Amino acid sequence: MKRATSIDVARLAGVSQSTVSRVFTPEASVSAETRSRVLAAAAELGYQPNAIARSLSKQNTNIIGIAMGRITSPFHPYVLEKFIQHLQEVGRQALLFSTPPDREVEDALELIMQYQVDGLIITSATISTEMADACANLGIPVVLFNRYVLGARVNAICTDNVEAGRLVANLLLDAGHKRLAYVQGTANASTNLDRQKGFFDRLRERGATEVVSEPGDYTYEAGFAAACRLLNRPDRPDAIFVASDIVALGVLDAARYRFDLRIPEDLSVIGFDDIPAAAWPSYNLTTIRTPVNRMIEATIDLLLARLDEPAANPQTLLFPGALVTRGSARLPAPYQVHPPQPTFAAFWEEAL
Amino acid sequence: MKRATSIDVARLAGVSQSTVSRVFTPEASVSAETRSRVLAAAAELGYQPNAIARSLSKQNTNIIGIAMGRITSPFHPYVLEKFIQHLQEVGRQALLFSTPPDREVEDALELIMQYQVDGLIITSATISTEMADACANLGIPVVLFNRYVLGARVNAICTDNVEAGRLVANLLLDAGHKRLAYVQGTANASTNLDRQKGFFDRLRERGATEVVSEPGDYTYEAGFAAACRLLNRPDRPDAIFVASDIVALGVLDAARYRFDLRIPEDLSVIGFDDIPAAAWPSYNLTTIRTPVNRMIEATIDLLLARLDEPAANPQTLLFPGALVTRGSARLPAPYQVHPPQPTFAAFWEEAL
DNA sequence: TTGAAAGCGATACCAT
DNA sequence: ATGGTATCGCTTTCAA
Repeated sequence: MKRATSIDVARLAGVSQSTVSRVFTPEASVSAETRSRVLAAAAELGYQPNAIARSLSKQNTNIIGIAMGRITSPFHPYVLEKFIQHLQEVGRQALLFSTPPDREVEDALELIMQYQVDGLIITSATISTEMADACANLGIPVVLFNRYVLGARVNAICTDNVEAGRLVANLLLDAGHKRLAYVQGTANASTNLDRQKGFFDRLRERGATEVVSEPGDYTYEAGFAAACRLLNRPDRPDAIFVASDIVALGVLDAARYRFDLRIPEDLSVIGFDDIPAAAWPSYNLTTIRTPVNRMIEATIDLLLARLDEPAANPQTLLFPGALVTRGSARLPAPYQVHPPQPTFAAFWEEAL
Repeated sequence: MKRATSIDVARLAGVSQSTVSRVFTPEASVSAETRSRVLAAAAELGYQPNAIARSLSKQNTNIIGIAMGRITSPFHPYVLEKFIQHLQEVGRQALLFSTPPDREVEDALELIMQYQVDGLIITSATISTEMADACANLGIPVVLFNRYVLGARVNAICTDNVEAGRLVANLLLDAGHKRLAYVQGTANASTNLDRQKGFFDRLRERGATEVVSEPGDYTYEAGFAAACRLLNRPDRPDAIFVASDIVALGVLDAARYRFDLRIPEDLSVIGFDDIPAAAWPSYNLTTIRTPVNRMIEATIDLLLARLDEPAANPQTLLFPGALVTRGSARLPAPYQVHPPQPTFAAFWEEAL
């Protein structure tokens, strides 16, 4: 039992195939009478226009490719869901590609192109400059999310990681911490490098010398392990800036359950992202919140704009992070008196 | 600058367009000499076969639709990532649809069909019998993940939620708990209903009368709120079975930080899923682990099998859950002596 | 092994 | 407003 085509519908309704096509084209001119006859025939046959054939003839697919590294990283699912919902709202579909950390986005790219996606969103922390340029040369609009590439002609929406790193440095120094450490995320991720750079730059500018950087990864386990190494040192740090919240949770659990440290009396911990779990009473993590929702919307807006005008100049938008004061870090007085921060994940939907 | 087509390549290589097509068809017969000439021309023009055109003429797209309700639910991202990776391995792409809880899968279905997906995976806890039947009648293979529909002719891969609920009932009664409660997930989700049914059925069979069911949702916040209501009752429960781990984390935090209860001395809590956070020392949650990886593979296998033979009889596979003993529940001695359960998320990759 | 030509199921331009 | 027809880029018979 094959699926009905516009020809079948045309035959049944006693009209031409072109007319059937018009009925299913929003702004085409068809008489009310013909339209209803065609729709009746279509309903009877269970006809649905074939999007593949339409794509071929219209030369656009309404499909947006999304290349995402590690969907399981915290807050990636949230971003993905929002992307999809927004795209669906504007009549676009999402072809999703997962790019495992070991393989580059490049492998998937060929495939993505074969499917003639109208545009591409790349959410993968590790992407090379050459890759970015290659994307730009594809002739289809590409927007990088949470990643920017200096010097490359690509559209990008990103948090101002460097500035956020500097902010944390100031905070921890102002509060009188002496032995500072940074726990890394995935080594070559730009988010990780930028946060560390801002943090260390500012520490150096203010003359701090006792700073260590501990290798990690964007996982809870890596945070736990890194904290164990760090807290075993003779010159144990009294403050740790962690590349992301999920990693910071691991750091907190290690500090509390392996080293019996009190937070924040013995150790201050600051994370990055403000994932829902950061607000849970078990963690109560002070962190840097990024305006995810605004960034997501900006990504979609920018992509849609470039869909209309592919030749427009590439644009990079940096969004500032904001401190969310909770209980995991001793901070200078002016910060501590800030209004209490929302608890739980309600803000994922609202406050951002 | 338009993209090169097979005609462009043919012209440059001095062969027919058919020949170019053959070069890009795995088992076609082309002389080595011609092939290399064509490949050279293709490379020069940056030619990539147009998958849309191929789909139209081959009458299959190699695209699998995935309809997922709430991508942000715990362990959905994990499932999604695995699906995509497996599909990519067998040369299939994933067109992803998000089905918000308020809207039914049905809305998306029409769209999915228009894109001529070869098959469909539905991971949405709420789906009606009619819907399931409608899917079956589409003529394209459909596999339900983590959901089955009694009486409908559809393929489904699911945990044996009823049996798991009965297991938990036995456990808690054997340990001598007296006042038992169930904290629900999303009200009309089959996973939720089945877990509750198994739990309550078995409790009744063994003569337990003091059982309450507290409305909830598959979120941390809902668990926190439900626990607050439950623990405020004069006949406060001494054991709670929670519809899923993420909800259970909320229950634990409420019990500890709002009611100052000791876990498991004052209250036993058992969850469901064994998400990574369940193993974190802050929660140390006793739970029911489902063999996710095996279920994912079964889903893909079943789908691929039905792709070959769409007419084969629908199949429903139930996978048993297994108890993971950690510290959040007082359990009868035989259970407590079990070997210590793996810590952290390593098992997500291995043990399943 | 290779080339010519007929689809695949729509869209869109051109007549009427 | 409607019908006829070329077209999109590929696959796949059928001949050569």
